[in-house]
Amino acid sequence: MLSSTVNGMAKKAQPIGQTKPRIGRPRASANETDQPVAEEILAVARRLFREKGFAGTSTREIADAAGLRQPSLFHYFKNKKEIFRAVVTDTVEPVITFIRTEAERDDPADVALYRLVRHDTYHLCTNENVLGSPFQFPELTEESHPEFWGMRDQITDAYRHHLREGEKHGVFVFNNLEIVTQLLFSLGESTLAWYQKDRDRFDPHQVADTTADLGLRAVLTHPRRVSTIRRQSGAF
Amino acid sequence: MLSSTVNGMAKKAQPIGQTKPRIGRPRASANETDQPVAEEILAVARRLFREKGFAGTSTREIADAAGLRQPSLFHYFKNKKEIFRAVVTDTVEPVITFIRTEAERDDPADVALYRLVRHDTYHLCTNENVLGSPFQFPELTEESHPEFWGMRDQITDAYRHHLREGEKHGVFVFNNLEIVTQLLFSLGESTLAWYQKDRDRFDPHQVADTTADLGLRAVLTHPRRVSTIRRQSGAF
DNA sequence: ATTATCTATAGATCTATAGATAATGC
DNA sequence: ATTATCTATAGATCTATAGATAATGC
Repeated sequence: MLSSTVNGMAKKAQPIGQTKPRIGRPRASANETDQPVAEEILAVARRLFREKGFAGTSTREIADAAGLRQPSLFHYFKNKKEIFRAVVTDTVEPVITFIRTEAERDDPADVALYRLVRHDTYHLCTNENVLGSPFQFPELTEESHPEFWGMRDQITDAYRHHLREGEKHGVFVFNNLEIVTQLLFSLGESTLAWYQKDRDRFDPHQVADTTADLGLRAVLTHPRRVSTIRRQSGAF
Repeated sequence: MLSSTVNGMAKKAQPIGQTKPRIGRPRASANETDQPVAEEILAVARRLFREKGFAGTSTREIADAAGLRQPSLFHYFKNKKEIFRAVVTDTVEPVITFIRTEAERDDPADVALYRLVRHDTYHLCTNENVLGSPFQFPELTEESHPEFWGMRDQITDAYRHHLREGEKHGVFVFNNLEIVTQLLFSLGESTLAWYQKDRDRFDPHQVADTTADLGLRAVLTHPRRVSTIRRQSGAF
């Protein structure tokens, strides 16, 4: 099992302002960050994978960006694929956590769906940890990354659940549960695609609100209820 | 300028049933198709790029799949990037053509939008020529492929135009024209992502109809009008 | 003569391993 | 002794060029 915090070792408390003595051979070009090295590697790898894809990013580029020589990566990760796996895991986990927390609120279906779309969209717009849509990565298949697709299915399940509940109580109306589940799920994810390009043109809060509004209106029996639902959903 | 039909040379009419004599050195492994070679190369390249990305597909793989030796590709295309460019161009062109044709119908905004979403979705679901979402390809940037992004902007413009017209006449209502334009455009495109995985679970006609329904409901002032609009939109 | 292919290969990567080395820790 | 790094490099690609060759066309 892969944990998202790579460095599991107990860290001694670090007196503030004091430069910690680093054991091991010093780096050739010493541009260190405070972050644990494995996390720094993941951060730069994530950015590079997002910008150039998995196959399009070389281990040398990752190492350079992290201030290491290329072979030093393999001290922290068995191979390039394991770097990718760790990056991918970090990406979905927060959404799963959100869904777990939400379950305890026991909101009515419409409010729950609004909150889910809004959170999902906002998270994708703002979180530095986001890799991108899985469809940007042909190497991210069900066979190679079952744990990722499993988590993703949990998210889909949440959408499907709220839609089904809402329909049962007559607040939602739609054609085909499966297709609508996929469409609403994709709606948030699709934001990623265009939002990245014009980060500064839009406020992420407004993008998230507008997306949730639009998603809800699309399935509500009485679309004008959307403003009430928005109010009931509370702040971010 | 790159034309989508690569082989522009005049072809002599070919008597049916007669095997045309092929000039040039015969292939090592002779698994020829009737298709012009350049088009065959594009067809297999498109499939491979979709499945494995640009950087993840080698020219050897393309050549193998087309029944040629690797260096023979460069008889038809200057380099790997030009193969990609041709594939990409073939992908958007049909949608542009559709939009041009639609302009002549002069439909009211709601019908026009319905037809656009429905066609876009159906096209993406069924057309073998589809490469995938541009966001699957980090190498497809505005700098490297301005002609592609130009065509894509024309599609966005069509969405924006219908939405603005509809709002002016009071049939549509929404928060923010720009965001909604992007969302509806992405809606059709997002279909691609999940539809590919379960091709057999869904009928593309139903996917296209359901997507157009949902998209329209999301912006209609009176969502129940959607069934009328669907009727007015005619058959596929 | 022209064309479509081939074989051979240069030169540039790219991933991962082996083993040395320069720190701290005890 | 342990750790984090380094250098050197093997071995496997991968793209594209050079130049030969096996067909048809005239």
